[in-house]
Order: sequence, then structure tokens, then C-alpha cells
Amino acid sequence: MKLRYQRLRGFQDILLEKIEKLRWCEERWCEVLGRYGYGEIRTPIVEPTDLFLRSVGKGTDIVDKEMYTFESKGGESLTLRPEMTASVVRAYLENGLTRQPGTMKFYYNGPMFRHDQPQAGRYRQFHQVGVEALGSDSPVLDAEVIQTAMALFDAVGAEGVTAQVNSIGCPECRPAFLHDLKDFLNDNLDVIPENLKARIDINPLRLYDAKDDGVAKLLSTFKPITDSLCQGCRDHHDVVLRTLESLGVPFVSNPALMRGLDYYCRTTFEITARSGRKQSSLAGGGRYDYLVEHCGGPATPAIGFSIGVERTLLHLDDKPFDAQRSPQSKVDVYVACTDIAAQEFALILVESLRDNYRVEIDTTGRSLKAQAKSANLRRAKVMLVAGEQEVLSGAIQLKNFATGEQKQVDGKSLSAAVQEVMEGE
RNA sequence: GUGGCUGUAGCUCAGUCGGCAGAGCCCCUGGUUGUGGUCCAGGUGGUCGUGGGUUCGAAUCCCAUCAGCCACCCCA
Repeated sequence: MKLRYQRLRGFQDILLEKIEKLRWCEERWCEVLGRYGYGEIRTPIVEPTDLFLRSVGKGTDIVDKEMYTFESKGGESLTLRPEMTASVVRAYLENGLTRQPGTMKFYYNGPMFRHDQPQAGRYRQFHQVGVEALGSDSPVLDAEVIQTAMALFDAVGAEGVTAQVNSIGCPECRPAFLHDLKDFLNDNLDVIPENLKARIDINPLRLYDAKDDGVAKLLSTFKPITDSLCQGCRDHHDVVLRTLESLGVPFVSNPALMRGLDYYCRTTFEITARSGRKQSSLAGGGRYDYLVEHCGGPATPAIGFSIGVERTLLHLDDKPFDAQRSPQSKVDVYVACTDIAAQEFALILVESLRDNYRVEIDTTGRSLKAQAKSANLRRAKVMLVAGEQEVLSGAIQLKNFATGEQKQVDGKSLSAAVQEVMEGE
């Protein structure tokens, strides 16, 4: 069959078994996030391009290469959100929440868009579940946020995940480190591949993200950023690490962990899974104490993270999804009908069963043999059979699949008869 | 953006030296005049990704192109 239409590269259909797994995770995540004090936020998928340019930052791959940007009819530049933090900050300010008492804690779950090269666990439209907590600069909150992320993985049974934690300092102490780092890199230009040299001037921290072995080796000989923190950042970082230890959160300190977005400061973290080939970075986050102010609000410290949903699902279950072998949704009662008259009769007769049970009426007109087979595939406990005789008599055949017994029941006693079988399990 | 691998039935794939387009699974029908998992028989289903070229003849060889997967880059 030649397909007339195909989904776009890097996009996906989510259906059948796959969406059941997704919903299973989502339900658990909502539950856990509620227990950690987060309330849901939903924001538009489209925002003015400028919001991301200014918050995520020019010079990052996300805004330079990966945004779905287009022009509206009014000539305004719009962008499909590539991440959520900027939108949450925008919503926080736009809804006048800066004077709310305490810490505002939001969680979100939704699609993000990045025009990246697709591969396993990486899509152009993908889903993130994450949190943003605005209004507290306490290092204990940082630890709680990391703990929250770990709790989300725990809730869906993800194994072998660890948090990597670092501090990238603040505007007070980072410039000195960057200066030294730049000098150091320029003294060792011969080790750095051509394609990475441009980063030295744009954002030298991003050399840490490069997977080049020579560069990694070189940087490991440089002083770790955690040794260059100012007193405030150092104290903050110490408390974060200490609290994580007290909580028993499995983490490792990783001074080479930087983050690709401009707005981070102090605590940054990433949650990684031990796995050979798949995308191992399942979640990332950090503190962004200056973003709210940068967006025109009052100085407001904040921290957040987001989980890559597809990656996490991939990590939970490495069997590739196969729509062909994926069963259709389960039902309690399957109604087999011989013809259209019987379908009509059955639909009316069975209506009240749907108050309590999942009921499928087969309207294909196939052989009863084929319909009974489908009933079984759908895991029905009960099959009802309607044909010419039933239409005439007003009664219906009820078969209990567990016992194989079949009897005739009239319309009035149908509910009770079905209930009897369902509760007999 | 760069490199590697792969495109044949709804799915998974075979197809020899260039010589009639195949198998298994799924689906449908029958065996069982109206009934499930097993079994048996039969059947539906193909623009061989697409477009050119070579050839008497192309799924097969050549060129181009598109798509998928994987890796790099980067990220969730």
C-alpha cells in the first residue's frame, strides 16, 4: 500500500499499548508531584520567539539551530516551545504571582519541539514532565528538587539512575573562572579540534559538553569549577550535597557537568541511566536565580528540572513498540451480532450495562466464530450473542468465557446476569 | 549539517548468475446450518520507496532522489 501521507520526520503517533504505558507513568508522576507540593500549569505551545531568545540564550544550540520558528499572519515571529522554563516564568509574571506567599511550585507535562536530528529516544516533538519552584534560594530546596526528580523515576520503577550534581557559580564568581578557563584553553589550542574552537569565545563552558576524549582529558587537568566558587556559592553547594547525602539520594558530584542553557546558576544536575546505546540523559535541571528578573520581574530565585518522557519510557522497557502486536483496549463484555438488525437490538438492550462495564458491540458482520475470537483477544469475560431469534424473542445469549457456559437471559435480568459473571472472578 | 546501514504483502523477511513476485505471521471464509485460545483446508492482499538509465528482459546492475534506523554534533 502506497502511503499518501506520512508523519513528519522526528514526530510520532502514540497509540494502543504505547499510550497506556505513557498514561500509567503520567498518573504516577501526578501523584508524586502532588505529594511534593506541586500544582499543575499549562501554558501555550506557541510563544513569541523573543521569549526563548532572551531566556534560553543566543549561542545555545537550541535557539541557534533547533527552534520551530515561523511568522504569524500579523508578521510577528512565533516559536513552538523548545522547553518550558521560559514559559513558566512568563506565566508567573503575567498572572501577577510575584506577591504570592511562599514558594510557587508548578509541574507541567506536555510536548516540546526541537528541530534536531532524530534518533533513538530523541524526537522533534517530544514530551517533558518537569517542575519549576519560584521564590526560594535555599539550598535545601535544591536538594528537595533533586529528590523529587529521583522520586519520579522511582515511581515508575526506573532502575540504575543516578543524579550528577554540580555548581556553576554565579555572576560574582563565574567570570573569574571563565577568564582562567579561556586562558587555559588558548594555551592548549593544539589539543582542541577545529570544530570546537569557536566555543572558546562564545561559551567556554560548553567545551565540557564535548565528547572529544582529548578535550575531556585536558579539562580534567584544569581546576574544577567547584574550587573557584565564591563563599556564598560554596556554602550553598555544600549544603546541597550534605542534604542529598542525609536524604540518601544516590548522586555523584560531577564538576564537568555544565548545562546548555544560559540561565542556569549555582546548582546544576542531570539524571542519567546506565545504558549502553540509548540516550542516557533522562532529565536535567538547575537553579536560575536571575531569569525572573531578566524577564522584567522582581529578583526571584528559582529552580527546576525536566524529564524526557520518551527516553524514560525507553529506559523502562527496551522492547520496541510494535503496533501490529499491540492488543486493542480491553473490554468486559463483547457483543457478537449476526446482522444489522441484531446490532440495533443489542445496542439498545446493552445500553445500561455501560454504566458499569466496558462494552464493545461488534458491527463488522463477520462470522460469529471470528467475533468470538475477537472477544477473546479483547479479554472479555462475557460474550453476548444477538441474532435473528434474539431480536424476535427480546432475550439474548450470555456466555461466560471462564466456564464456557451459555444461557439465555431476558432484557430485564441482563444487568444482574452480567454482574454475576463479573463478580464470580 | 556529516558519515554508515536499510527500503519487496498490514507485519517480519526470503528472493541464487538479470529470466513468471515468494514464505511465515495477521486478516477473511469454510470444516462446525449461529459461538473463543488448538487443528485442517482455502482465500484476500504487491506501482518490489520514487524517478531516470543499461538490457531482448531489472526486485536484482548503474545514477539520482526520498524515507527509516544508527552514529557524530547537541540535548530531554
